[in-house]
Amino acid sequence: MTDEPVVPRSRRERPAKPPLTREAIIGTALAILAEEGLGKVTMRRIASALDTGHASLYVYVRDTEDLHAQILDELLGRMPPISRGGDWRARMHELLASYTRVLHQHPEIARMTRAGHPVGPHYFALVESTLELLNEGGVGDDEAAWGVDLLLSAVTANAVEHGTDDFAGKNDDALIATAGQIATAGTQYPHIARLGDSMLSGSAAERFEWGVDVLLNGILGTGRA
Amino acid sequence: MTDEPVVPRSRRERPAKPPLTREAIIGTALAILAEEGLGKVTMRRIASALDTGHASLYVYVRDTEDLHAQILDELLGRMPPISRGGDWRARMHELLASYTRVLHQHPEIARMTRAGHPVGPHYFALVESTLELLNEGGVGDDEAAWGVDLLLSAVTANAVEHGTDDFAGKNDDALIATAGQIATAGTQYPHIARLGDSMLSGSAAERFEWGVDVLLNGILGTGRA
DNA sequence: ACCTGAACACCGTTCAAGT
DNA sequence: ACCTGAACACCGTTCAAGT
Repeated sequence: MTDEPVVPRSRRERPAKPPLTREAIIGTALAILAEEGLGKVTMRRIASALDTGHASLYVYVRDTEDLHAQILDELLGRMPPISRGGDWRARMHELLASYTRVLHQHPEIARMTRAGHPVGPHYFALVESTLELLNEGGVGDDEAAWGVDLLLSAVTANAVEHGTDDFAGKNDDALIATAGQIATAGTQYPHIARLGDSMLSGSAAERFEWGVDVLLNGILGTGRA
Repeated sequence: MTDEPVVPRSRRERPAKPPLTREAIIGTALAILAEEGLGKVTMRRIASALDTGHASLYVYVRDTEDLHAQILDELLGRMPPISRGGDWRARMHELLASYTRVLHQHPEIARMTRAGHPVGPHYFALVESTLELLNEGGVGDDEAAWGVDLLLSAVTANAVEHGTDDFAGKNDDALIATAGQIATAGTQYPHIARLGDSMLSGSAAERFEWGVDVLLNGILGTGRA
């Protein structure tokens, strides 16, 4: 009812409508992603949050796939820089844990990470850091070249799979359902029945550490033909 | 113009409208998936192919996510049984290559494999087979229990990543774009610049074989704390 | 060059009413 | 119990017209 139209504000104080830029679009998309999930990150939703028409976005973004790719790379840009000094293996664990943390915070976007080969500048930086550490660890060039892909793919898959269960990693519905199936496995799936408890054991962190060591040991111990 | 209304056909010969069942729905979904891609596998599209109303599908399928999960498990059911006899490692390669082949044929559905923990009966069978082979290979129970997840996740990620480039695996657009970026990497990303060629080298099959061996060697050589 | 509104061709899901 | 049509609340993308 009471609108405040009369007093004009200095334009520095409150710009009525910020300019439409790629940065504004991605920033808004990230905010919506964090608050409402990927399902709401649509052209129309972003445009309305920016108080513009949805067709206007196509000046800065080719299509929905491009939008998602840009969001993902922006997210990777938020990774802290790799720490200097210390054991290469420890630093590799640190780097990959940091990458995992980013993906964990946005499980839905992580799912599409490997769709059309992510090629943003920030993903490139992650590849470079991984190669640097493999080199420090004495991994041969050939093995490092193929290993970086294996390592990052496995870590991505792991992050997608375990969603946001940060440390406990035990009490989500899916896991309970799985446990139920395992209990029922009985004679039809003897190995699952026998190892079921062990399959579900351990914290997310423990499993992650072990997985990275498996990859690193495997890469160190398996020459390329 | 010339319709053929008069002669009544025996109902066995040509049932005008097959009964709506879960099987019919999934079968139709698979046909659309194969011919038109996941983007066209919608409730409305399936219903119209089955000559029924789209709301009718909800009797057999909870929602779109459930539909996708059922499609995926059906696809896994098409995997040939694991061959008996022979080296466990060779048979593991065979099993995982077979799994990869299924995912390669449907790259879009593969992308969502690990979304909400696939728990269909056919995925369970795949887990069981993998555990069986790890056991044959002398992998400890604890390592096998965690390793099966690592192995299947990595293979899934690999399949998603490399889409349908069956054997050549060299001449898709994304790879060319990547190669272009690598060439430009220069001093900013020295390791990428140095190893770029090697990163893109090898056939899909060679990379797959090496990756599986890395995992197996790593699992064999890395004890759980 | 950028922005806009309108139009086109779709979606998933729910629900009251039928059989 | 299953099927249906209609309704609701959305989508992405294109394009002619404006500025």
